[in-house]
Amino acid sequence: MSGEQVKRARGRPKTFDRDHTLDVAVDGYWREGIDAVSVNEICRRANISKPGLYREFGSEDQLLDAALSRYVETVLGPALAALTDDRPFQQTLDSMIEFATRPASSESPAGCLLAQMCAARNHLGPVTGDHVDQIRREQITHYSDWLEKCADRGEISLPGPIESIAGYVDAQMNLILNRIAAGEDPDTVRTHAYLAFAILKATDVTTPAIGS
Amino acid sequence: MSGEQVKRARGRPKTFDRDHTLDVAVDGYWREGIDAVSVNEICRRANISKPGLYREFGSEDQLLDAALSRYVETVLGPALAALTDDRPFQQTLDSMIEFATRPASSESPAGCLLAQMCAARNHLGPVTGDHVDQIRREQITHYSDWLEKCADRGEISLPGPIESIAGYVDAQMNLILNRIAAGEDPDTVRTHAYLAFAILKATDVTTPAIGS
DNA sequence: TTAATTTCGTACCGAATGGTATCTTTATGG
DNA sequence: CCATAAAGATACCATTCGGTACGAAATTAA
Repeated sequence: MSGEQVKRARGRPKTFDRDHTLDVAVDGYWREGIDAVSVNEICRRANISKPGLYREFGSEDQLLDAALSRYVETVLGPALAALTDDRPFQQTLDSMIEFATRPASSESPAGCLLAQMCAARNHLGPVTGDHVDQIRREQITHYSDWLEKCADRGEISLPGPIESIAGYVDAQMNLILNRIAAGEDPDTVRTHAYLAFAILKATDVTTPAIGS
Repeated sequence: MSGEQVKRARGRPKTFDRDHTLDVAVDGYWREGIDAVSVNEICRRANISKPGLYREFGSEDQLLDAALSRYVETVLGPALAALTDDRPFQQTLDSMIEFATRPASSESPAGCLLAQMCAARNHLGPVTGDHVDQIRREQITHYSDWLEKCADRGEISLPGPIESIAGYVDAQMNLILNRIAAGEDPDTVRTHAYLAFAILKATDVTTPAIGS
C-alpha cells in the first residue's frame, strides 16, 4: 500500500470538490458563453456554497483562469497534439478542420472556450486576460512549427514570413470555431475553411507584394 | 413658405431628443461593446430619464434595434456603397480593407457594430436578432452582386458557387472588423486580409488573362 | 377657468450580481 | 478535555440591472 497515509491537515477535512466545480464551470462557460454564466449559477449547478468557491479560487477572474487551465489540459492540448504527429499536411489539416467544425453534442459544446475568450478579450480580468495572451502565443508557435515542417517537406508553400502565416492560420481557426459556436452550418464553414487555407497549396505563387 | 405650421399635439410638448439618444447609444455599443453598456448608462450619458427612454423605445431590445438601424443608415450603408461603384476589383477591395482596418478614433470606434452583433448573435433579443439576420442576408447579396460583376469583367475567378464565395467574403470581412475592434495591429490584419482574398485572384485556373 | 391630454422625471420595484462576515462543524495536538 | 485550526454554510452586504407607478408640469380645447 502506498505510504500515501498523509498526515491530515490540522482542521476540518476538506470536502470541496475542485474537479467537479471546474467541470461545471468549463461546461457552462464553453456552452453558454462566459458572460452568460455567473458565479452564483456555477455554485448552484455544482452544488457548492459561494464562500467555498471563493475560498478555493479567490475571485471570478481566478475561477475563469482555473477553468481555462483545465480546458487547455483536457481539451485543447490533446487536440493540438495532432500538429506534432508529422503526418502529411493535408491529413493534419483535415483532422483539424473536422475537429473544429464539430457541432455541439451532449459531451462537448461547439466552438472553443479559448477562441471565445479571445473574442471577448476586452471583458476579461487581468489574470485570465494575461493567461489567454500567453496561451495564444504558444498556440501560434505550435502552428509555426507545424507549418515549418510541412514547408520543409515541400507539402505547402508559404506566401509570407512564417510568423505571419502562423498568425493567419490562428485567426482562421478562431473564425471557424466561433462561427460553429454561433450555430452556423458546419458544411458551409468547412467549405470556407478550405478556401482560406488554399493559399498554402498554391504552388504557382509569386505573390504580388501587397501593401507598403 | 413652410406650411409646416403643424397643429401641435394635444398635451405637453415633447422634449425627448431621439437623435441624440441614438447617437449616444450607437457610440457606446460600438465602442465598448453591447454587453458593456446598460440602459442606465445610456440614460446617464444622454442626460435623459429612464422612463423617457422606455416611452420612446419600449425595451432594451428595441433600443438596440433602433441603434442598429441608425448605424446602418449612417455608417454601414455609405460604406457599402463602394461595392456598387463599378470600379476595378482591386480598387474596391483596397478601399474596403482600408476602411475595415481603420483603428479607433475620436470620431468613430474601431470595428463594426453589426459585426459585433453577429458575433454575439445568441445574446440578442428577438427584435434585434431578426434584424441582424436580415441585414446580414442583404449584405451577402451586395457582396454577391459585386463579385458577379467583377467575375463578368474577368477581374477575378470564383473558386466555387457565387453564394458561397459571397458568404466567404462576408465572414472574412467580419473577422477583419472584429480583430481590429479587439485592438490587433492593423498592418497584421491587413496582411492577413489580402491573404484571405488572394483566392479570388488565383489566375492559375486557366483564367483568361485580363487585358494581356 | 376648467377639463382633457400628453410628456416629464423622481422614486421606486424585485431580481441578480460579485463578494464577505460570521457562526457552526469537524478535525488534530497537547 | 480543552485549545487551535481549518473548512462548512447561512445570511447578509452594497450595487447594478431592466423596468414601472405615479404625480407634477405643460400644453390645447371648450
